[in-house]
Amino acid sequence: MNGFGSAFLLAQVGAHAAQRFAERIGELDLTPAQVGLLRLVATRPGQSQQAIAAQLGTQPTRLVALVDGLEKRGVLERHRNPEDRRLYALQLTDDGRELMSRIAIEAVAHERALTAALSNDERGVLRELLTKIADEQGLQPGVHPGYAGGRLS
Amino acid sequence: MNGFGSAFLLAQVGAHAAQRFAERIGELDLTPAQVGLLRLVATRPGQSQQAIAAQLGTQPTRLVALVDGLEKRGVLERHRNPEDRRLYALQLTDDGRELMSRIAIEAVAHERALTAALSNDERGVLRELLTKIADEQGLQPGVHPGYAGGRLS
DNA sequence: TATTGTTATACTCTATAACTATA
DNA sequence: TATAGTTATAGAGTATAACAATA
Repeated sequence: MNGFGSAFLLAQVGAHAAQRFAERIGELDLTPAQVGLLRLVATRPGQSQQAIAAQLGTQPTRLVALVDGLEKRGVLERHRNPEDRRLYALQLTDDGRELMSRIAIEAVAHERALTAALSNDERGVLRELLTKIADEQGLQPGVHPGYAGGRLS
Repeated sequence: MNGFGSAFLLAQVGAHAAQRFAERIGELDLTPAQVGLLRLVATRPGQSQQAIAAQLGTQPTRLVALVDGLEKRGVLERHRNPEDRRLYALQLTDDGRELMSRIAIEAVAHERALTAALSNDERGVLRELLTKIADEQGLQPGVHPGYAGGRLS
């Protein structure tokens, strides 16, 4: 029992969760920003870099180096859009899809390790409460500021 | 209902909580790092800069500019320790204590706004679950990585 | 010689603005 | 003229190492 409210605990445990996840995917030579990008491309393939930048809440210029690295690594591809040759359509390669499955394995292990103190019922309650907060606060599912890495506006 | 686990939700909601709190204290012309420092000095006055750096999980060199700014502002004071003149003993001024009470007011308002979607009972359950996780994960009460602001190691 | 606090240097990261090509 | 993507420049922020004062 201490004097800290749930808002402080949320920030503290949330930052810890992000750090531990970053360590895990760091073993796959990935950064949180790269995982955020890969996740968006996997969920909705064919989007332009600017569309993805808007969803990540980051600047379009940041995507250039981000996509460069993942493309050089062979997990992501730029395809020119024939209808508008200014746009790229980003898509995963076969290696990219395999990488995503390895990320998913890490995410499951991370989830289990982080909530090791909770029972299955408690895990469900926690997710329910957090979902309520996220909905009321207008947070977009699947994206969080850690992916952007930017400063506070 | 989405496919994201409670670990992801924790990171997402936690980052959102930290951002909103940073916005609030930003209206008091304070950064999260400054608040973390002030909180430690208020809780245990008289500590050296290196002792505080260790608790914040940051480098001692960062504290110089941090303390400089707050001292110039008149909320914090460096007192030489007579027993060991290498050490400073950091203490709040009267203005500093007044500032802390204003921070506390913001913290309460922040808490209420962030958990507006929950009932009082649910708020208690959330705090209980988060405390369980924080204890099991070995997190120190009252300090979180947002105060350090550093990169992942 | 070891330690506290300070300063100086280099490095990383980000944001802003110009530039190329396509429309 | 407007937009997608790229590149270049400058700025903020951090870490590392060297330095002065004290033990």
